[in-house]
Amino acid sequence: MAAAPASSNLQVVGGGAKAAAQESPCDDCAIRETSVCEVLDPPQLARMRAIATILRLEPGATLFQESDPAEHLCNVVEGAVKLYKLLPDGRRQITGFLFPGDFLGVALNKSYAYSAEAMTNVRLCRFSRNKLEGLLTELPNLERRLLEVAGNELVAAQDQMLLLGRKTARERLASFLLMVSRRAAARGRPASPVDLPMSRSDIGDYLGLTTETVSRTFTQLKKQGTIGLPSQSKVDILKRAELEEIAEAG
Amino acid sequence: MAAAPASSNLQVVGGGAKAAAQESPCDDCAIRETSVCEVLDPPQLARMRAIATILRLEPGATLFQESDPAEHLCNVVEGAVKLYKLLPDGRRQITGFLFPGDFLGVALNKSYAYSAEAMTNVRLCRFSRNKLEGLLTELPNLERRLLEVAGNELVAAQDQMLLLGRKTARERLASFLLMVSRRAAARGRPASPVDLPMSRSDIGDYLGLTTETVSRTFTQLKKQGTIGLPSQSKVDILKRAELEEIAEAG
DNA sequence: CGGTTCATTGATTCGCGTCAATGCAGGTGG
DNA sequence: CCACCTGCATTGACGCGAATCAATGAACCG
Repeated sequence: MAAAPASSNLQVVGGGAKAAAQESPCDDCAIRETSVCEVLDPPQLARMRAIATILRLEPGATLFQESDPAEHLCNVVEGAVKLYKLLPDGRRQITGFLFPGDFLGVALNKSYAYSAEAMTNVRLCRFSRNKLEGLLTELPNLERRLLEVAGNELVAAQDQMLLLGRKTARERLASFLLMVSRRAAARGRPASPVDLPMSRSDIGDYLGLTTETVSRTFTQLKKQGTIGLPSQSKVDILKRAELEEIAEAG
Repeated sequence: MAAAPASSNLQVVGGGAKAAAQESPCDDCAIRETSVCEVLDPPQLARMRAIATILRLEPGATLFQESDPAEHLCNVVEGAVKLYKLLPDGRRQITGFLFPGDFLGVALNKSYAYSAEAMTNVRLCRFSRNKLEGLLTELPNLERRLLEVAGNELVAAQDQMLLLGRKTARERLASFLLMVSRRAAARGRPASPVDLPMSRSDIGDYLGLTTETVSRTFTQLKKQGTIGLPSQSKVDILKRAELEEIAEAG
């Protein structure tokens, strides 16, 4: 870990607007065109930047825990984050994975409905909820954009309910691989081979399966030639049409 | 069904503002205090009413199908509606139940992400999406309220993912009964006995289970004295604390 | 009062979970 | 540079919870 010796998991590199402007001026922000910021004109963007702080996290670092007061919202600039809920006995459901350009906390609720943890080195652009809510009133296009993002998340959540409630293990994994591939493509990265920054057990907890079942199902799809597994964290989508067929029915 | 004899499943009783004002003037609307309308002051409410149409549906009537262009949004005024998604082979996942005061279509997407069907006689207050989106710009408090509602739905969706991905049949049914009870109470109705307007198979498709499993689990909870089943569609919550314990862990 | 629809109950099956062992890659220190 | 350790992935044997298949029962309706 080059930059700063880890004193805590949550390191603020610089503080406030100045640091943000220094470290990541919006001008050459890699995710500007895909994040919520895309709807802002230059003066509006300046106002967003003024309340933003850049944050770096190491793999495994916790951003916040379920039921913590929701003080911050963020844009993921780089890296990958997982969101999850726990039952008292430790069972876990991962409710989402965030990649660069994704927005964390659209719900605008008083407290977080899930915990969030960095899966890789992560760079975030963070806003205080209060300040952002204040800005919303003055930037109606941003508010409209948040509503749009919330709508997209709702649609994704409903797809996930269908997956969790009614799909088989094969169908779940196929759907998952296609989702990751599509989202990679949306960020301008190759749709295949797909990079999986999460462990098998994370995938299981996202799909409502066990590690073992995920692993077995990977092997099965590989044996039938639908996918290739060049490494543990890479998946070649060899027959996309077949994968889509599996994802949608049997 | 006093007002109009049923000629089709989808009956518009009167058209436009006048009819709406006649049949259900917002002044004595039963759900005004709990629906999205609660944030509107009288002049704003008048503008909402001006774009509203009252609609009545019979049990089993389809409001719209998944992937239809999303032309309308509605408030449920009376009755109960189910939302669901289908897989090509007919497997179904119910993604939500709507009761009076609930808003249908917060997502504001171009097309519906699910089908919607009336479970009982239903009264709706319907808005054209275009007109409502136009109004949003002029009623920022309404837009903020929609964002809030969308946030609540996201939280509920995440809870449902935890349920579908990680809970046992017992835990699912317990969670379901508590949810219905809580929502009834929020509308000022008794928290017990709870009224279930949906069939066992609807409950199954909501919880990711079969009819048979739902039925067996009802019987089991009844045998152990946690609930009572005075009729098919009524559930007495005899030991709420016990039900809550079951819902949250084992 | 017979027919239809839905809920319940029972017998059996099966997909996935559980438990357990082995394999494999990356990191560390001798 | 290699032996070892550690954490993760894979594979196998077995069991269980819920699905499936099938029959019966209960409520509603014309």
